[in-house]
Amino acid sequence: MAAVGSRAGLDTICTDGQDELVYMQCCGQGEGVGVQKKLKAGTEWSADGNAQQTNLLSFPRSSGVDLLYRSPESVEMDEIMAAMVLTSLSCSPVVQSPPQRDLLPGDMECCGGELSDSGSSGYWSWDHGNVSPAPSPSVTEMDRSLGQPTDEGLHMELDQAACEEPEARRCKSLSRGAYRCLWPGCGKVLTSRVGMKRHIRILHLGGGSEQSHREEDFYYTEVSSEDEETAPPSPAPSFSSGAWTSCSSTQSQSTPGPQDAPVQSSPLSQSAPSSVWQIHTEHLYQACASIQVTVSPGSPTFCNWTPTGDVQQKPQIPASRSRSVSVGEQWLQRNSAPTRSQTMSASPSRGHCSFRKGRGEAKKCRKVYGVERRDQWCTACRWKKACQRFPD
DNA sequence: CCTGCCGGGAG
DNA sequence: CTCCCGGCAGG
Repeated sequence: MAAVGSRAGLDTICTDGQDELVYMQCCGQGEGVGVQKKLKAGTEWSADGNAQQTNLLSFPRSSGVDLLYRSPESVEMDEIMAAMVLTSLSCSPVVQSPPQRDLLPGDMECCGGELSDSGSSGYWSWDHGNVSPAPSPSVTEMDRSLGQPTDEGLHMELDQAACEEPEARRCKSLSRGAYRCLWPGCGKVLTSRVGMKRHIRILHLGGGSEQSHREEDFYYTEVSSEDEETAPPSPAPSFSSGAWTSCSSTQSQSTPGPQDAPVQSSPLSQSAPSSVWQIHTEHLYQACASIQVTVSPGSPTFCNWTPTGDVQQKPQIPASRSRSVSVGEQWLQRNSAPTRSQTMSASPSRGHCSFRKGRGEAKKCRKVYGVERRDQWCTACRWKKACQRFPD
């Protein structure tokens, strides 16, 4: 899928700015058709008119500009961008405007989890979205073929939220901004990013070795007139979002506010930035370590078991491995513990997954395959961890 | 008993 | 990090 939206298609989008139809006609073959359908769907629902529309449209545009200007950069970046555009087009509508979702039958599985039964409890909803949707003995292959793309999409979104934003901003400022060298005592100002990079690389980093190639970013900053405020502010600090933070599906549509700029409603909170990959792939059983639902500022989308009332907003701290309150614990605290105090739940840093779930009724690998076919178990089961193939 | 899986250890 | 397993708890 990533390869579909290759350069040609995206460039077309860029040049035309907003009309995806152009792109569709350009690549009329094979995979393109599928994409075309998705894009069309995207236009349809986005045309149904709320604040989202502009956001949605502006997203591909900005990334498109990005592509245009950084022509000789890396091909894979282009492809990632393409994937992101497509992902956003195909995924977010489902999340944000449920009434329209029958328009995108294929996309249901993309964001599937939160629309399902998990709404009320929200306990393992996270799992549902990412593990194979329908437990069946044959999931071994299904997992790879069906589950994987789903994950891919999520990764993309995360990734995009993490790295695309500054990039886009930089690009934007290309048109009307400048770049100042932050090297001590330098302060040189250039108008092009490439020039600035070269300047830093050659003058300060001493030669253009490949290894220093990435470092230049640290040594310059953009100086622009109005950029900082006008640029879409929300997504950067919070990749949180309605659909996933919400345990009940109703609120995802009940927030028409302007704060919904995060077009990229990426599912997971920022507290799980890097470990997400791992969790998704094999060590799903560790998920409890990193789920920490965060709510975007001002957004009324709260889970019923909202974490201690104070909305966490660490902007960028990766905290990749840090253990926070497990969903299970929060759920427990909320539901059972009568002596739950604010202070106590406010400092759950010690929390680790001590909570032992009751036995689910789902058949686990051991039961399904039997001990003698242990090699067919999921890895978690083999390691006597919480089964990841048939989560409860 | 069996089963699921947490916690912790080995490599 | 991956892999394994003791031991606990629920059924």
